[in-house]
Amino acid sequence: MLLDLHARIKDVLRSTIRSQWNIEPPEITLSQTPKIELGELATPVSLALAKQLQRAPRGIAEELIARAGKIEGIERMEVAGAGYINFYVDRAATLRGSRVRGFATEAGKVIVEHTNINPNKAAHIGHLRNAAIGDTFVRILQAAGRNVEVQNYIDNTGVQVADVIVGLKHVEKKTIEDIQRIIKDSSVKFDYYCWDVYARVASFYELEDPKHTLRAETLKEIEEGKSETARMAELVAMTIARCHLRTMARINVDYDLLPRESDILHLKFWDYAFRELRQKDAIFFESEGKNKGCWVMRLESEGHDDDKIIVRSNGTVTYVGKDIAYQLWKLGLLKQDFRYDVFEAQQNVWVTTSSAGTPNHPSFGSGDTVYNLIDVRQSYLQNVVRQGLLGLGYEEQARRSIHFSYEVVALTPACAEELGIEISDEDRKRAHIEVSGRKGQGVKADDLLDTLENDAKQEVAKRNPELRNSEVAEIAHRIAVGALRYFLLKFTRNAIIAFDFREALNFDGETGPYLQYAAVRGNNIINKLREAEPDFDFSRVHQLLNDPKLEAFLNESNDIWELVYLALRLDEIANQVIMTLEPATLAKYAFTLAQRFSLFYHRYRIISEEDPQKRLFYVLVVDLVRESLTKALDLMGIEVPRRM
RNA sequence: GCGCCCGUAGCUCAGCUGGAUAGAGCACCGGACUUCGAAUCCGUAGGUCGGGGGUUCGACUCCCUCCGGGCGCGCCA
Repeated sequence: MLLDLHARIKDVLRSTIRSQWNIEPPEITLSQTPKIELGELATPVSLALAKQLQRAPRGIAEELIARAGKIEGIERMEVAGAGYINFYVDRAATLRGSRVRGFATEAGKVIVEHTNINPNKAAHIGHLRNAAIGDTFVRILQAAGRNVEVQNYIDNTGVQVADVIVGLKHVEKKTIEDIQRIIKDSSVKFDYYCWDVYARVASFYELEDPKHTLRAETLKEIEEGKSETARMAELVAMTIARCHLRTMARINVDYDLLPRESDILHLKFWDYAFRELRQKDAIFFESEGKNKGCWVMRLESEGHDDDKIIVRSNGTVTYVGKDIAYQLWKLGLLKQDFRYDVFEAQQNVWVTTSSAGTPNHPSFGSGDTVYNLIDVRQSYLQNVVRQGLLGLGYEEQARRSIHFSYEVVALTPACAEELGIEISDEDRKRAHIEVSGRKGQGVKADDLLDTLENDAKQEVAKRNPELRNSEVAEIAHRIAVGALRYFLLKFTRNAIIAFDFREALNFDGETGPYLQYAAVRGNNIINKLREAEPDFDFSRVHQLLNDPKLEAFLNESNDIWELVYLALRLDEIANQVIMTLEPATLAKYAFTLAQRFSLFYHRYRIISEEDPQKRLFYVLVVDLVRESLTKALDLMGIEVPRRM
């Protein structure tokens, strides 16, 4: 593995620097060379040492090379430029070594919490970004051998659910029986129906209930459970949660557990957290001032203006309070557990419950590291939760409870207008505008997926007139998912995505289908070869790995080696994603790999190559690259179609 | 007011913990299908990295400051 090679190089350099000059070595960085002709890896460490040693960097580099001796996997080292040390790897050995897979598995359970959509209306593109990033991160952690648990928190007792219930009861005048009928009606998408109801509630409040007393009453009823309103909320929230899971399943996202806020309330998780917070003086009771009667948390800054209310004067707990209790449970610091039931047997999804539950359930919670995928607008609240953990004295756990933040998906002004949203002249000049889900604005996830699938179907049918409809649909589905997931992943986390249909529906250039196309081509070559020569012995391709000729082939051309070397870097890139929490790195890597492969594809004839040994070598290259590309796509939740 | 983020080619974005000549895609223009499939490939053009200071052998990257833009700061989540 390349990561092992990196570690070896750093070790040797460190010990050489120590023994040679008797100093503590600086942080050693390895970077890619600008051109493969200059070797594969480089370090500017001599430049860093130059000042300390009062010597010219090139001289230091020469001395380091002379004293370092032989490094396993490195063929030679050279001084270059201002004083870089360039490493030329032993190409054949590196390739052979890469066949031995497996990370040094880090012990400890990782919990990734993502998606977390309020269960009161259909999912939109912003939710898709959250799920795509979260699920990709999960896949990478799993590939790295980590024990991962995926949680999708269901805020079924929050204000947003209360609002849609107000809409159903007081605007639409629906009873629980009416709602049951609507849910059963297969011509109605229930999450879409609620999307519209929710949009109507805003104006209802404005006209009929400006003080939101109905909201407060409804919220209280929902929190207490038992009542007809509570049962209606339960029905609505869980039905919509089911819709969300179905939407996410379309883009290959799934979960292990759905923790529900109602269970945090009913099982009294908060009571324990509250006791702890009071005992350790992490929160204070306010007996005067604007926060009179509340329990508040004092944040870093001096005055009381920044105090955050945790328990309201009427005794109810804010979201932050409930989240602190939930975080404690996730970190295994709460002396209580949920009860559990199977939610979807087929996909093996579990849900928390306050009733008896199922005795033989897997063990949930108690993560050593917890990642919370929440958009950047909630940084302030996440920080309050963190302060809560610190206030309880859990410094180490606070460090391992990580806010994995990302920017939102906005719309381009043009896109907003296409959707019929009225925008001002000022907005029209902006790069992007955030639209209000409360007003029913935005792009629904299922609508976008439907559009993508239809577009893809047309393209597939056009190119493959002989395919049956069911096959066209299957391929189009994979292409749609590829286009969507790649589109959501290629932007770095803190870039705001200005959504635009033209760009999102594009299948050319830096897109998911481009990557899929490259993989399909690789597969086609192998398939064609099987077809043309049924008795072609593929074991000979892998035997080539141990053939002395391999070295000659790899050294013969830098362009092929560059492609092979890039394919070998997947593990290194995956590791980088884990360290930096930046899945876009993987997306960019996969794109570059596909690009290089396409170039190779055009430059070399594989099946018609006349030299039989060279042909074997080319087949080996194709096999290596398609394996790496397919794996990279899989880590992004993208499947390779049979053909395109 | 305080805090966080952003400003790189016409547009949308990369640029790893400071390192070698700042890179892609789209759009534009010009080429390549009788070949393993052109959802592809090749080429041309396009940048005072928002401005100004500073640190450094070296700054798109770090610090300060200014300008422009976004977001957050609720007894909502």
